[in-house]
Amino acid sequence: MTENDERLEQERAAFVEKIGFVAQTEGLSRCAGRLFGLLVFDGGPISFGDLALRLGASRGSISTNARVLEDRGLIKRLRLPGERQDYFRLADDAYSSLLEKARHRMSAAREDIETTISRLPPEAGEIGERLSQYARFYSAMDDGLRSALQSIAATEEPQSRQHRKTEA
Amino acid sequence: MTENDERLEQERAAFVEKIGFVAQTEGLSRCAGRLFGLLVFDGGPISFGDLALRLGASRGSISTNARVLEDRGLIKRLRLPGERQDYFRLADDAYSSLLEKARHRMSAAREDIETTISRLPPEAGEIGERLSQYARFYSAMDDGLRSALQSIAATEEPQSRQHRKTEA
DNA sequence: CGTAGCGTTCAGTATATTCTGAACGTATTG
DNA sequence: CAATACGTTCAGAATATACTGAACGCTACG
Repeated sequence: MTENDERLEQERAAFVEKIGFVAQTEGLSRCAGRLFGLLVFDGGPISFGDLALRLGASRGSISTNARVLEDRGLIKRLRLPGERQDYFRLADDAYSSLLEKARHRMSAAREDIETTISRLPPEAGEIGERLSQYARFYSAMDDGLRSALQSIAATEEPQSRQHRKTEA
Repeated sequence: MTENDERLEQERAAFVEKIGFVAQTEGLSRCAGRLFGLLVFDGGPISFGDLALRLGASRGSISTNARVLEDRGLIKRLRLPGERQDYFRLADDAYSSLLEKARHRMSAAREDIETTISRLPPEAGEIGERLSQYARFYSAMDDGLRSALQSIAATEEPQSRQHRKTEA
């Protein structure tokens, strides 16, 4: 039993670090990734103070990074009536939010490129061709992520979706 | 005519900077992004020296970043018989390479998570559930990117694909 | 209404990343 | 074979990014 707990502790630590590393791919800081990783692993509400303690980070870092994750819709902040501390848990639709964010980046890039195309002088045919191909790339990414989003949304929060805005 | 050239010059500069910025999303340095942007815009072979000149970067930077882009399959290096300098052009399958790279990251993340799951002690049911959902997210991303890849590969290098390995 | 616990903010520090420029090896030219 | 032009490499400088810790404001409790 204690042996299992030790094992669990070890895997949790490894996982947290791993996600901390992967997070940099998503444009998050290492600390934000570790925070997210801990909440993926343990799920349930964890208090602000516990986060600082268990991640070995300053309260300033926790504050900043928790807000970033909150703003991106990856975690939820709970302010319980009887409790002084804030609590955090994984958002029900965390992965949908990640995908929506990624899609938005793709769309923005595509639009940027198309704006450039529209500003080209008329004789720049080849350039327009190449830029169009580049725009098509982002378009394809966007489409691909849309289907990923559908696939994930089906498995996330199977109960209902209407709480999303009113919950906070 | 000169007016158009000026316009073109201006749009090129803006585009190069924009891609330099976007590149950080793909895990590239700003300089690599600008280099890529210039080659997307102008396409045709540009010499090593011209790149340094037109991007206002040191030859050391060009060397390092061109190699990175080359290794990722985004650009091609041409060593012309009569020429002292190396030349670079956009790779025919640049966008496919980008997508393959992205897919690989997704697969790797998914496998990492599944490794963690397999190491969990038996009683950690909830944790396994949450990690599985996270793995499913990367799986969906991978699938989405696969369909994007198919879509893009159809428009890229319509002639043939068999030169890819033997060309260099 | 004072006090204590909490989250936020920001200036300063630490760290990681990127760029530069000079030294070097190589190959091509005359 | 000497000279030149080129690309690479790496130590150091410059820059960007992340983290810390203390000061602050706010709220809830006694």
